[in-house]
Amino acid sequence: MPRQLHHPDLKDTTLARVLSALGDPVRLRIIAVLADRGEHPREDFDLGVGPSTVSHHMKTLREAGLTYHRLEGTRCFVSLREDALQRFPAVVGSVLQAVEAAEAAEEAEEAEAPAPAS
Amino acid sequence: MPRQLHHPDLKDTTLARVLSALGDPVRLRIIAVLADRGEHPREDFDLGVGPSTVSHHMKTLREAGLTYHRLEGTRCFVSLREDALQRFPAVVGSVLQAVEAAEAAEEAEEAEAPAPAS
DNA sequence: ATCGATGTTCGTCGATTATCGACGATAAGT
DNA sequence: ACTTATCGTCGATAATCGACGAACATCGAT
Repeated sequence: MPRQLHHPDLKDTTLARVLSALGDPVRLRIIAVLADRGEHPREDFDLGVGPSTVSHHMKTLREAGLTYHRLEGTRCFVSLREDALQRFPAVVGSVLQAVEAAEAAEEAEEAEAPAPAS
Repeated sequence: MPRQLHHPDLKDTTLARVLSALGDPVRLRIIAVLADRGEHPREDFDLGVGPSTVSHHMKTLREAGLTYHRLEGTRCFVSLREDALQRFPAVVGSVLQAVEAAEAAEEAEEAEAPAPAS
């Protein structure tokens, strides 16, 4: 693991890139966890994909300017970049709100229709 | 040209799909024009790509549930789906706001630094 | 110095995406 | 009926993306 990870200058980010980074279910879940629980250890995300794939998604979010990755020993702690939330006012915020609403709706749906294909 | 174009039920849309559809510069421009000027004839978008490519992007937006396409004779009029704005509250709205802000900033930049490679 | 844990990078594979050119379908005007 | 205008669709191609496994780098502990 390199001793530092690259974090782009926010001036180099574009709206299209941010939205593209957010346009994936796995990355939306990462963002949702971060919004809900704040800084989070890298190994504690329960995504259904392999380690290198997680790295790929983490890099995508980081290079879009959305997350900050702090290395501490062999571990990595991820958090939302607060300055990114201000870069495109309300965009990330409204997405987070929509994610939470969607997840709540999903749970309600599962409670109604017991065990959908599981 | 088919006499009707397919518009998905909004219940079949996902947040990831919407964001993915918005995560492209060409499509963002389309959305910005629609937000600014309302229903717009298909042939009046000045995107720098070929006709079939425009079709592709239009289809992407339509299938994401973001736009409504009304056929009238040989022409096609595109507009934002108002119900989509309510599907994920504030998401599309904040994106539109960010697009306008970004375009305004671009113009200001060009005025400051005269003729950037043009 | 060696080992194990953690996480990134690289190479690869299949699927998707963006682009174009060519063709087909529909409608309006002559 | 013929012509033109407007689009959508199909086929092809190059690029990109998501996923995985293998290899590498760093840290902490033995």
